[in-house]
Amino acid sequence: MFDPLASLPGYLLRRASSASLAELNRKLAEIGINHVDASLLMLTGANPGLNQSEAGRILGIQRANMVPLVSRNEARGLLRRQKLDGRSQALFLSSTGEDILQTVHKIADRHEAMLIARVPEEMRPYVIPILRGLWME
Amino acid sequence: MFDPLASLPGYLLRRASSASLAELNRKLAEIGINHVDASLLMLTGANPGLNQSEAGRILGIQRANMVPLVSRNEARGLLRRQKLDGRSQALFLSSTGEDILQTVHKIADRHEAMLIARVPEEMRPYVIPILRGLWME
DNA sequence: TCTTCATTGCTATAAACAATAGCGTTTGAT
DNA sequence: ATCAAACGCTATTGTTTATAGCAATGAAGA
Repeated sequence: MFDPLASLPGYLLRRASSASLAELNRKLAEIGINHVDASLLMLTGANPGLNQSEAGRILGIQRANMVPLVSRNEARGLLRRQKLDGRSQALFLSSTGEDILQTVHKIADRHEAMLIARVPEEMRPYVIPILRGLWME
Repeated sequence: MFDPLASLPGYLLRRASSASLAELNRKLAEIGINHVDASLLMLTGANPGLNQSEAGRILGIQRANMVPLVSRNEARGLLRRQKLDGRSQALFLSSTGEDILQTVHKIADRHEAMLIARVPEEMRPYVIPILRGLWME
């Protein structure tokens, strides 16, 4: 059985991404969140007070889809919205959000370490540059 | 604005994958198919007569989800099912399926070339090995 | 100042995809 | 002959993403 797709970077990218994502979500499920929640928490943790659509722009999530995302993390008590001016609002982590973020970082670090470990050592320095290159926007 | 995600291989993988996929689907839309259809056509073209669940196993698609996939490509006249024994069926490309596959290959080649072009030349030999490594199953 | 245009957050909806459970039939091994 | 596994399928659900439109606000130019 010959798999002609196994030598296509685009296809490998997709399969690798979906496998890695599934694995990460299994780990994050232990604290009741998914990878999108995690990315929002990390971004907010690094940039307290950024506004909602900025966050969406950076994360590649549309305004409309940011609403339920922020809402559910606010409802969980992890995130706080604060009116910035009449139309925009800033995002902050709550204190439990800060705590959860520590756990998220632990999980993410473990995940990333597991990922990178699958790459032959001499190629590891190229992983990030290559993925950044492939990520066109 | 600091993006703490930009140095995480797992995150880069996801963003790169989704960007590349969106781009590929834009190109494939011109011939009325998507990337999943394309992968099935390529696989069938390379392995005429493989059966439906084998195909699903290789492509990472579950039996239940193979049904509408094969059905719609059969309805388009690209694919043919042939009873193999009482329970399984073999997949073949029709002659128009073969024709379409040529176009698919052209599009895919163009796409892959565009992808690889974004990687610094000296790193290109590592792209496939790295992605294969990252793709754990 | 007044007017115009872009931005923000939101609702509602649709479309696409993947995952689960279960069914009838068939095959193959014991 | 029996029984477990495999196949294709249906039906359903959940998840995610995309699209369109809206009211309110802010910013910039005439």
